Amino acid sequence: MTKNEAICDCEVIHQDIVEKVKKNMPDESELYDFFKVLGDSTRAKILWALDESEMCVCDLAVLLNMTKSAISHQLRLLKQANLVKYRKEGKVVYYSLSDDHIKSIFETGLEHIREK
Amino acid sequence: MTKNEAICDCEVIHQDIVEKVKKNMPDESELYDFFKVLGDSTRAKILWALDESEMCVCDLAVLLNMTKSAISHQLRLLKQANLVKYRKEGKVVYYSLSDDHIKSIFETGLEHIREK
DNA sequence: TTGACAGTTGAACAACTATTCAACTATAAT
DNA sequence: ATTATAGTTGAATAGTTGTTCAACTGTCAA
Repeated sequence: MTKNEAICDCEVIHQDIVEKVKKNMPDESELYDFFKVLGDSTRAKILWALDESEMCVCDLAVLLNMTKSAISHQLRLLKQANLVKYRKEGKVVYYSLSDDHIKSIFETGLEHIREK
Repeated sequence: MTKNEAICDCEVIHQDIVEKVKKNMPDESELYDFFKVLGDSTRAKILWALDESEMCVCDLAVLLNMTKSAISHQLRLLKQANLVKYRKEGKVVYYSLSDDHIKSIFETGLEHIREK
């Protein structure tokens, strides 16, 4: 058992396990960013809706009973995370999902909460 | 096109689509709570680690370079969300995943971020 | 060219939340 | 009994973030 040098306020109990897990831990901060984006219920609902159908900003605002501005702000984050894409048609901007991983993640999530 | 009664500041452009999507939207707030729990990187890392191996609070604190207190607070939230379970052995409390949905969600997430 | 509407954007605010700190319980060992 | 360590807990703090508000751009129609 060796004293830990840094912030941690305890001794290392299972050094071997910690080492093993540390090796296999992916340092991909993108992964955590990805789940952070899913972590807001407004964004989750938008993704859920877009999984059903392509929609414009107004449609989403009506559906979720929110302002266009609020929706637009969240769509920007979803765009940055490469979760949605868009196409313009005159004044109207149509958003849709950029890939289908989101659907399977939602489905696994539903399985989880229904198994109780 | 009918004016929307509530918060939304725009007219309904595609009434049919909004109606259709609204019908199919699950009102399961548990689902959004579930993703909210995953949305914090500390909790995501804890879950990732526990997917590798059962671990005690100290191990997790050393692994993530955080205090036992911080880890313990997050473990409480994961417990409430039924994502982890624990067993006591003397002074030591060992945590592990309560089901294996988390693993498949992480794997789908990794697929997503690697496809670019 | 003027008005109306879809959508975006930046700043400000309010609400939320992760971490810290200190005090505490419980178990084990000397 | 006393000391040491694992872990928990509640309150406080500090950082983060979702929404609002107002101003703006771009497109379409009269």
